[in-house]
Amino acid sequence: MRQEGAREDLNQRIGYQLKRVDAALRSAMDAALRPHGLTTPQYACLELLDRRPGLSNAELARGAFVTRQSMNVVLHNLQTAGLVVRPATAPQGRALPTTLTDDGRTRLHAARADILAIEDKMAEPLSASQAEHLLDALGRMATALESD
Amino acid sequence: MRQEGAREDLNQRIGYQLKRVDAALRSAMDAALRPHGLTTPQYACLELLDRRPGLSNAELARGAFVTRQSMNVVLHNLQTAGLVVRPATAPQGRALPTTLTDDGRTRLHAARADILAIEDKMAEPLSASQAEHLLDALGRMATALESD
DNA sequence: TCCTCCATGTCAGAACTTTGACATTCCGAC
DNA sequence: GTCGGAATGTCAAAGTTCTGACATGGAGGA
Repeated sequence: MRQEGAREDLNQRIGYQLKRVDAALRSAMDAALRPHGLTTPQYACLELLDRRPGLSNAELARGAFVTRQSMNVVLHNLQTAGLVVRPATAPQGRALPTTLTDDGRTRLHAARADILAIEDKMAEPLSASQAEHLLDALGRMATALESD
Repeated sequence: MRQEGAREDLNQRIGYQLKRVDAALRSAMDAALRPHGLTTPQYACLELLDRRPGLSNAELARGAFVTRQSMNVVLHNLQTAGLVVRPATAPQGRALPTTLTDDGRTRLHAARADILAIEDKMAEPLSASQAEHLLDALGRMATALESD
């Protein structure tokens, strides 16, 4: 029978299904955010700033799982769009604390509703208990991989 | 208490944990594949061809969750490296069926061992039952999102 | 038969992301 | 006090991916 994971079938590989969900989610998010004039990395950045105002570029990069350089571009675009503000000089050290503008907060809240709808659609076939277990499993997997 | 998902905490959002795992996995895979002279999309392409020889560029693109254009670049690089071959003319229709060379198969098998080790490390904190449930949950979530 | 629709391969351009590198600033050890 | 390490912001360059567009080939219906 050779059950035991049956890894010769790609669909039985966790990495493959993970990639599949990620691709579908990313695609759905991009489509939902387009009418709001936002990209997925931009949305992630705004979401982080809403919860923790004053985050620096490097901290935002780590939180959104991109490089500092990429986040720098995102931040500049958001700044040009007037959704975030950064002081011209660092109040301390080199870090420039970023904060949301009122426009940024408004735009984020509007977009968030659509994103949460997508997450609901994604989690719809799962029971509350299953969703909880999933969240736990994902967290432990990430921790296991990050322990380098 | 306001349990119920507690979505004001990013760590309780499935999408966020998903992104976190994906980033960690992608990073680990890139690092593991580098010594083999492969990128993650190239590895995915070889893995697909090993299981289903004769796949066309468009089919490979869908299987690896990238656009046809991106897969075309991947395919050209693999072809230049002598790991895959494509006929110059389409035997039927426009599709050019791609197949692995002996070198490609050898390279893939060597790389696969390292990738499976990463998947094992990722799934290590999960029991067999948990891994099975996870696989099932991921599959259902992907299907839910793809149903557009 | 012809014609429309769909899928495929391909080209060009833009956008995004990453790698690599460097100067600046703070903090702790010596 | 001084030095070295670590973190931050930024610049330049390359690589990768995507969007948009077009021509070709095949299937099915009018």
